[in-house]
Amino acid sequence: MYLSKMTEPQVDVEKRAPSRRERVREATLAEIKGIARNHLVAHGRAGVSLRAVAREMGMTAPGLYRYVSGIDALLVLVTADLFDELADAVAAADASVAPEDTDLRILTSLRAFRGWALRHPVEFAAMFGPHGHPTPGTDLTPALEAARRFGATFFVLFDRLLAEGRFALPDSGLITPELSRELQAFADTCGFSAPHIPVEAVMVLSTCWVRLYGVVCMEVFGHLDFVMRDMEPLFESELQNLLTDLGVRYQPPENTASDTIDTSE
Amino acid sequence: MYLSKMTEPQVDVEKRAPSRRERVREATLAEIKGIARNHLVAHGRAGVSLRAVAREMGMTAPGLYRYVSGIDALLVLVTADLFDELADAVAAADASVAPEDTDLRILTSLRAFRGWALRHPVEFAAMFGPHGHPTPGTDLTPALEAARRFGATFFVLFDRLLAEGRFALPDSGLITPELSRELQAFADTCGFSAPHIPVEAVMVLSTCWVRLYGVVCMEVFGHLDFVMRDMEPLFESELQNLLTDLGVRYQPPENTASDTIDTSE
DNA sequence: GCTGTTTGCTAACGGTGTTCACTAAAGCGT
DNA sequence: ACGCTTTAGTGAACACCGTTAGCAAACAGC
Repeated sequence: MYLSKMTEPQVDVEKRAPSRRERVREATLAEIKGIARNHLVAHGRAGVSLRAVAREMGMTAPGLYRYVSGIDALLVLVTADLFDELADAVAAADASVAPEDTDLRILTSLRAFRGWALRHPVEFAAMFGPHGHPTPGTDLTPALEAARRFGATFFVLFDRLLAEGRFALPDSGLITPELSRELQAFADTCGFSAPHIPVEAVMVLSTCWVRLYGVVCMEVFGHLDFVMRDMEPLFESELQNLLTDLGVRYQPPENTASDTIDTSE
Repeated sequence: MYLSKMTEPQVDVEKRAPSRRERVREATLAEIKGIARNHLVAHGRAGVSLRAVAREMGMTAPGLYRYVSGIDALLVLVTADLFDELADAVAAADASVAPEDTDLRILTSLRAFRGWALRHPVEFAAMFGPHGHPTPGTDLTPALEAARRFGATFFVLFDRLLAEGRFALPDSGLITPELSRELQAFADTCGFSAPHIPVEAVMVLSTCWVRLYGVVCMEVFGHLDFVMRDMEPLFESELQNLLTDLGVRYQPPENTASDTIDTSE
């Protein structure tokens, strides 16, 4: 295992005795985020309003300020939850196949990513779309940390792939010194750096991620809606290219219609 | 030239005598869109308000309803203008190199696309980002048509590439019948269909566009900001891969700093 | 039971999109 | 040049929104 430890939540301060008060507080905060999320999917990002959320839970808007520092902060918290949810969905799909079949695990995970995105387009947009002008004061760390946790989901698979020596590393001559520096920074920030992970591998990972991101974004944002009704063939084609470059065995999806296991909701 | 005619604006009804009244009307509409665009770049998409626009031009908000059917429609119009502007920028860059040097033209155009996107991130988000819940009644056709015009900018280059037989068409066995149908629909809608353009070529075009879209979106939306400061090396690397697949000669950018010619603004 | 903290409320300010009724002006036909 | 029609633009109003300030009730710990 090359990865530096990333999946340890209990490094925090001791959390003994949630102290009834904290418990109910946590509960209402969860309710707030839940309702906000419903409004998000129902009326879009702009349709989330503190007043509406408060109304729906029998409160008034100013009361919410005891839990959230503003509408922007609320959306950040919701986004963070979404990242966790997406990570869970991918992990669940990953866990649904034989653990030693790396090829199938990769394939399944990537399809699960797309599947979740298609089933939750508005949420996906909030997570991976442009971050409008984020009101300078807003604290983005919750979403960023959740995004990193999500990234880790793929990192461990990629790490496995790397350990199995599936793909040839690209010619290091193609990697300029500055690119190498950027890649190193990327790996460090994500906890994906380890003595035995060369920058060439990080390069491959970045490229693959960007390609996956591109095809899913294109599909979910609907920028080819007016031109192509079903983008699954194109996705599968791109997926095949991707996996081939990674030395992973591709196989067409089984279910012709909607695919990708998802236990949640 | 394989392309069906796409660049003829005068197919419309005869537009003799703009009739003073129509002229001033067009002028104020242009002013409205201009101010809205300024507010867009200054305060983000959510920062565009009819009242603010009206105020800035010495009017009241309801007056704008003589020109625009609502805030959403206004944003659609602005987006349409942006597509035209982007198309012009790319075309200008394309025209700045020797017309017969197809390789350099492609390279220059693609870099111009990224360059414009980086210089106009908010606008790019409005054009290529998620279309939030677009208020069912809104008419998107202006933006869609402008987007098609923009697409044509790249189509003619790709067409040239195809005519020169630069790249090997992918194995037609990889293209399932349904994918073929989708690709055909894509080509038809875009006016990119012609007797001598095989679906395999459309496939290549789509794939390339998705990859370009992915890397530029990733960069402009800033999803790797916290992890990678300068994404130019990654872009150039992906560009190199892309062009290699297309049989186009790659060469590193000349100016180390900001690049891509842009005569506008 | 008293005290300090937490929670939620009301009131208020300034901002928004949008509709409606209305005036004033510009254009046009004769 | 007159009158009529179309258009441009206004003001008031309604229903929302985010956010702040001040205040009352509920709660926790001593």
